[in-house]
Amino acid sequence: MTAVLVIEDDDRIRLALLLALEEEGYTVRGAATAEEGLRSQRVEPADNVLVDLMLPGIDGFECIRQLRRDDDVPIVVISARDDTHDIVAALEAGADDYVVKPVAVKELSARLRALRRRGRAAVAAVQVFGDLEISADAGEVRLGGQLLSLTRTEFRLLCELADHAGKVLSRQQLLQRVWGYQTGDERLVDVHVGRLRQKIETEPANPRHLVTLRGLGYKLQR
Amino acid sequence: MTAVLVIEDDDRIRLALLLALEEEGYTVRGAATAEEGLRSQRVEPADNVLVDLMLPGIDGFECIRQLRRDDDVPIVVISARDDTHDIVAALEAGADDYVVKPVAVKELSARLRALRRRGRAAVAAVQVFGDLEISADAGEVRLGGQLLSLTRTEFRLLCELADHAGKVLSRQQLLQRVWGYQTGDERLVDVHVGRLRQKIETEPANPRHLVTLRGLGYKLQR
DNA sequence: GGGCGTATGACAGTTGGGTGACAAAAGTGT
DNA sequence: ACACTTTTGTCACCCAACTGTCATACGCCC
Repeated sequence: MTAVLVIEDDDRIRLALLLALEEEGYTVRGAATAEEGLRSQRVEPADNVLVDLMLPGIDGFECIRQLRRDDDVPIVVISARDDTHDIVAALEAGADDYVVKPVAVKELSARLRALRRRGRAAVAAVQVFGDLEISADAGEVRLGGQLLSLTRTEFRLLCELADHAGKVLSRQQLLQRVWGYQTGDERLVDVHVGRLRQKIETEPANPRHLVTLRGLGYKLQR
Repeated sequence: MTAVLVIEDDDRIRLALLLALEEEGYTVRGAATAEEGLRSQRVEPADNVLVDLMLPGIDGFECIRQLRRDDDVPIVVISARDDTHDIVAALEAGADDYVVKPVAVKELSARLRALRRRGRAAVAAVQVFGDLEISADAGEVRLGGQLLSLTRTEFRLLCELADHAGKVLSRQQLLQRVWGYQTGDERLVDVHVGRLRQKIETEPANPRHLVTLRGLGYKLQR
């Protein structure tokens, strides 16, 4: 069962949303202010949070920031008008998606589903690949619980690959994203991948996570 | 003949893209600003539009919105880094797909084709042909859930066929699209189709997916 | 059955990628 | 500023995997 928290000050809209979401099969709870919403989320975290941007007291942006500080819950913004500035700012504050009022519940529901499916995994605090754990924020990587010491380049490379878990990244793409080179010797990537493998693979000769796709590039998989 | 409009402010990138697309058989036109691009599209609409997100003056998002207002043309976003926010925002603004720089022209071309065929529906990550699953992003192909290991050529060949599911492709066309050869020995295609069949068909002798049309070419079917 | 188009196995040349060595560069502490 | 350590990028070499060609075998269609 999926729980949704709706933070919205307008009673009518909040109630309408809660009823509609309940109808869709969600467990719902509501909050009329950011403070109330944050408290609610701290006490009993929901799986999705909907936040109106225009709130009395602590506003929506700050609310998003605080929610995001504690938690990786998917946040969907409800915005009054579709003002690009507001939306960009909200996404920058850490929101994952937004809908514009008046809210079509079917659409909202679809987005919640999509968000949950897509998951915030890509930007989650700790990414897990079997016995490999990467916590980008803390700058730590563990293999079977054992803390590894990676160089900066290795770490960036790993993060880049982890951010695209399961997708192939070409040497070209890695050169650009990790090194910022527009052009350069692709063999550089090979060497660093090799070094990274020595550290993150229990058996570097046949890697289980950081795999090569001949002619395509590299991929990090679970 | 398919016309593509590229709206990108960086001269080098724009020119490179235009040349590459021309090479692929598209009619191309370029624009360095959103204004110029919008005007061009109004005067002489292209069949696909590529838009960079970072543009001087009117930015990419606004440009997409305005393009979408007048027209149903498929829009592909070119984004510098793959920042989830940017991409979500671009898709919200009305883009249909996106590619991340540095752009692999083959990939781009495939997406354009796919977009045109599917007509503005998002490009599926995984294509399914009965018990055969192709995930281009992950560089993975599965037969009955079992992961196959294809060579680069086999993979490209398969993708090319999959992008034209159900349509016959002549050896000539395949030579050109997969190998980039303007001319060459068509037997080469046979050999690789054969090798591919050994891997993707449960019964290579009478193929169910990758079928030969005597005198015409090959076809991948569901 | 004959002829043409297609499948396939073998082979040699080529390519792509892993790796260790090394020098330059960056970082660190005194 | 200096000496020392760590990290980074380049290079050369090697091997496994892949590619393209060819010869031969097969099978469809008239």
